[in-house]
Amino acid sequence: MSAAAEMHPATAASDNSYTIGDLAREYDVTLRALRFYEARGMLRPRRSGLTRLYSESDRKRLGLILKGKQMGFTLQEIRAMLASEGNSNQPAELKLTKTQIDEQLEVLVRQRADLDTAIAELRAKREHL
Amino acid sequence: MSAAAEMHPATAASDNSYTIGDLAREYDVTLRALRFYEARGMLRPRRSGLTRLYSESDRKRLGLILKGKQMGFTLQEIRAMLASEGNSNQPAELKLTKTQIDEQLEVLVRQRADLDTAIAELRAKREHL
DNA sequence: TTGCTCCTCACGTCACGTGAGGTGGC
DNA sequence: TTGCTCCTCACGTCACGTGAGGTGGC
Repeated sequence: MSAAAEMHPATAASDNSYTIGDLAREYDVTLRALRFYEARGMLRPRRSGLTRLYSESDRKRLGLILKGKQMGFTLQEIRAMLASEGNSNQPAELKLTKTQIDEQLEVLVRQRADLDTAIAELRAKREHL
Repeated sequence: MSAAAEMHPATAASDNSYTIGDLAREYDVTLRALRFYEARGMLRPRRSGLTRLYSESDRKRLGLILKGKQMGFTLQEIRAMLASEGNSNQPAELKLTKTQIDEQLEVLVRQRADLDTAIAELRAKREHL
């Protein structure tokens, strides 16, 4: 790598790598969360000294992690879904079994029913005023 | 109180008081949860020695606590709603302001939208198999 | 020198879960 | 004596939040 390719880590958005702040802004998560996912073994950005540098594939992994969270899976489960992918390659999708999908659907549908009940109750209380 | 009024704490379901196990079964919560609510100052059962004895009013308070939880309020918030009631009397309802109701409704409606998205996504993944 | 972004501990939060070890009355 | 229900610590869990104290390059 030539001297001309050198980058300033904290402002490295010009090549195909991202700072922790870049990803935090793009996905609206905290720096703490990103470091936490790394401590949980879900992300492995390379380092420039102490500063983390995320590749495009790291960025996509983060997208998958957040998708998994949105579907209500725990970080442990998401970690497994990422690992059971091609292995050591960049996964393009979360790998979940039919059973996982169906069980999670049951959980979420139940939660929605509970939410509906709660919303109805609160609306009734609002009328009651 | 006469000797004939003596009760066996662990099986005291015969008068108007309940053991912790009675309430746990009725409301499907753990003993740990009931003790936790007490530690947080939300319930104050009297004692027969070390054993807790819950009155009818304690039982109703518990019902309100669980209603509050179901509507998504934190224990701190619920505690305040119970306290802002008649004060030192048994509350019949959770006392929430219009603002509290409206803000909580916004939170819950948002959560339901997120759940709907997640459910749709999981169903799409199920088709995709 | 000031500002901004980054870093590593490390304790705190929320609502309990989960043993460990012990008591009291049929 | 065995079973059941109750008790009090006290550490663990989940997904981070929140300082404290410090570094590095415009």
